[in-house]
Amino acid sequence: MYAEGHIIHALAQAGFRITQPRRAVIRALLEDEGYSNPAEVRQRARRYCPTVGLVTVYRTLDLLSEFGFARRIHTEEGCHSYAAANHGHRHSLICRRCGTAIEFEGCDLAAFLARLSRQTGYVIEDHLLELVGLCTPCQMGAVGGR
Amino acid sequence: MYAEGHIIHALAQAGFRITQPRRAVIRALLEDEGYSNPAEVRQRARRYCPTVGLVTVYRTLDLLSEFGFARRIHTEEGCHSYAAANHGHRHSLICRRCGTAIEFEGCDLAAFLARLSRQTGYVIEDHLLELVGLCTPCQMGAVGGR
DNA sequence: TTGTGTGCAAAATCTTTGCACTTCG
DNA sequence: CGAAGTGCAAAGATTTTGCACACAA
Repeated sequence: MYAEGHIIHALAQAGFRITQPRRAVIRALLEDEGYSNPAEVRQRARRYCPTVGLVTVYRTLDLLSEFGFARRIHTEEGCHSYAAANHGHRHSLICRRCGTAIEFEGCDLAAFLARLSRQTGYVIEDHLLELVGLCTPCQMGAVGGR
Repeated sequence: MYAEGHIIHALAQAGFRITQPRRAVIRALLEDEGYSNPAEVRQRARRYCPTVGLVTVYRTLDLLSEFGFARRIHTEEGCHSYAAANHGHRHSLICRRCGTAIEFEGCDLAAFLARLSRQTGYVIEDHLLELVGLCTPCQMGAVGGR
């Protein structure tokens, strides 16, 4: 997971201002174990910047996505949930019960993609891989969830 | 790809009525080489049933998804595009230029998923895999696209 | 000081719901 | 004939935009 300082620094380097609302959204995202939609991010962000508006949350999440600090999570419910991103990896393993979203590395697809490319003639440039299951606590029958 | 007759039969078996609007949506979906959002599906469906409403398209696409005859495509633009589904496989290879969406089989993830499951403790129940690239014609520089 | 960033309110989309009418079986 | 299905219009929900003001740098 990227540290808050690292993110702040990267944004500043690129000429973006480090404002209270942006800080608040970044913190809200980093402290989130799972994934959240903009409204949920805003609610958490308000602990750090009580006046932050939804619009700013949308804009900031967009910005963070462009930098690779946030990743969009695609669920049955929609395409506008976000989770904090790890260094360069974009694959998520999501618990369908509690919503915890972890990332994993090395998706092992290279050989498969090469073969598929040969078979189809497509040049494969990108992939979206999301796994859904149950995390250990939820397998034990913990109560709650999304 | 499922044939129109097969889909009709399956719906009828399950007690759903075979109406003109439903037929029209099914045809629109089947003749679609790529993927389409509800508005686009409706436009094509109107060739077969000029009065079909957007609402019915939404409802029918939902229904077809439940039966596995349509699959939802997750794009940057949204989560409500659909493509016709092949027998049981849910993985898409999408051309980012012309939008052609083909399905592929055997996603080869079993070994990888087993290892990941061992490492993380998650029971992995489902996965979403979408590949994006360029199809052969579009590599040649064909004009157009989404 | 200056122009990027913000929040509000409004607009634009997109999706779902309520309801009387239609139509399949 | 009767219930499932439809289309319209309206409601809801979500996301984007316009604009005057605030505040990092």
